[in-house]
Amino acid sequence: MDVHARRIPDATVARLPEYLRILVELAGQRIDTVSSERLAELAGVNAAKVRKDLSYLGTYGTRGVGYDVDYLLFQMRQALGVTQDWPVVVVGAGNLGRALANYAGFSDRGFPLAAVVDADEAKVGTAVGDVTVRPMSDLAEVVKAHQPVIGVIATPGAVAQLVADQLVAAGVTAILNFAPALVSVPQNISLRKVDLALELQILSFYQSHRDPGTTTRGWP
Amino acid sequence: MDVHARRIPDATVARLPEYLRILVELAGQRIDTVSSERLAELAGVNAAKVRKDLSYLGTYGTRGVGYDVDYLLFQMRQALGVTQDWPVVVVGAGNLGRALANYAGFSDRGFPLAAVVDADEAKVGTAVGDVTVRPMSDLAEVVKAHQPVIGVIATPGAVAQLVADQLVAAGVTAILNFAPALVSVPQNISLRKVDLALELQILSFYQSHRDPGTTTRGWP
DNA sequence: CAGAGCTTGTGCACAAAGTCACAAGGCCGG
DNA sequence: CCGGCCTTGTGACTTTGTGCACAAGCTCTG
Repeated sequence: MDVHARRIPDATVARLPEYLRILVELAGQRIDTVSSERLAELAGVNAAKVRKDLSYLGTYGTRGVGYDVDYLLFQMRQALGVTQDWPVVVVGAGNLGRALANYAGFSDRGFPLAAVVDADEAKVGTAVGDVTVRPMSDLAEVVKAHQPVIGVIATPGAVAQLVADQLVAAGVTAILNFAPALVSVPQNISLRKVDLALELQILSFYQSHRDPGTTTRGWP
Repeated sequence: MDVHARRIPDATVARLPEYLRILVELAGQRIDTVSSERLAELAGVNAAKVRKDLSYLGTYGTRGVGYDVDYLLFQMRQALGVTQDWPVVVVGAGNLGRALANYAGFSDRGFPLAAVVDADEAKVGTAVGDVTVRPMSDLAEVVKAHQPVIGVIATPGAVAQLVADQLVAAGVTAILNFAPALVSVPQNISLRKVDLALELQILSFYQSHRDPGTTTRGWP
């Protein structure tokens, strides 16, 4: 396989996990071949886009036939780097942190929970699903034991930057931030942000601007 | 300026809530004026982009001075349609659903919890934070009582489409889907998707591809 | 009241992403 | 084993988003 793969566009990267999810589903249904058209339908995108996206991974399709589900699945996992599990450390044992820790969707898809840590002494020692909340001081140790680890920030926004710094110091190189705050990290650390209220506000925007005549908002 | 406001680009819409969050913070600190430069720094983007984004809302800045925080805050809320609260109905009282229902970040930012419903008889009647889980059959009633409502899908992927259909039938016009599945809704319904595992996979990709020399992952 | 000093608002050029349309090429039936 | 049928892979083009650079315009000082 050509190792020097073209750089994959960000927009494509963001879609790959979706394709992966669909391929897993198809494989589970014992479907062994899929066309870009079908894949596009399942992913809710354009067929040409699917083909272009997949072509960044290499030439894995067969003209006139489609893509071999198992083979594509393998290549996709390879590309995404999810051939092995990535343990996750959740920082913050509040409502969100506990939910994320319990959320089966993580471990099911290759992201087992390594630990939950919290700065609040009162929370340390309490149970969260299968694990017990550990003190922040255990962070470095946990990270070392499971490297490579993904850090998940589930704290109030005010301490998000502090937590991020501690994660980086502990050796975490990928961080998913759920706190509503901007955090900055060194260049070589991967960082993504998910802000739940922000998503609702985006919905609110489109709802308020959708076809002013039919809005349910402000009924007489 | 022109009342029939130009259509606001999607990329800009996605950034507005972030500006809103920052403006709220600034207002809380009794800061009454902010420059595009400062705002850009706080939002982690380019200053020119901030000015262009804000200019879509109208001409609210003062050259040589900057933007009046309170006034911009008001206009921003207006633009986003968050001048009033948007009640939220969470469907699914599993781990994720319960967490979202308890998550203070929603109600704090104008999205109070109207109800939690679940199809599982065993969960109906149990407490989730301040509310009690209600049966799916109450959905239409809840929606009618709080219109307009945002529906949040926090169920397994397998039933996401079914739930979406029920939400639409009950009169919900905006849906936030946390289930790992594609759901389709009529044109006039706003829909957004958040897939937590998907975010981790994106991180995994960038981690696997970041500067091969420094990867902690064991790549040959 | 003029001029210096900022900061906005925007035209323009460029980059990224998305779409279309079609040639290339594998598969199968006759 | 050849010709028709399919579906991929991709070049060309369109649309959307980004960033620079600078004129416009407000404020304050002398």
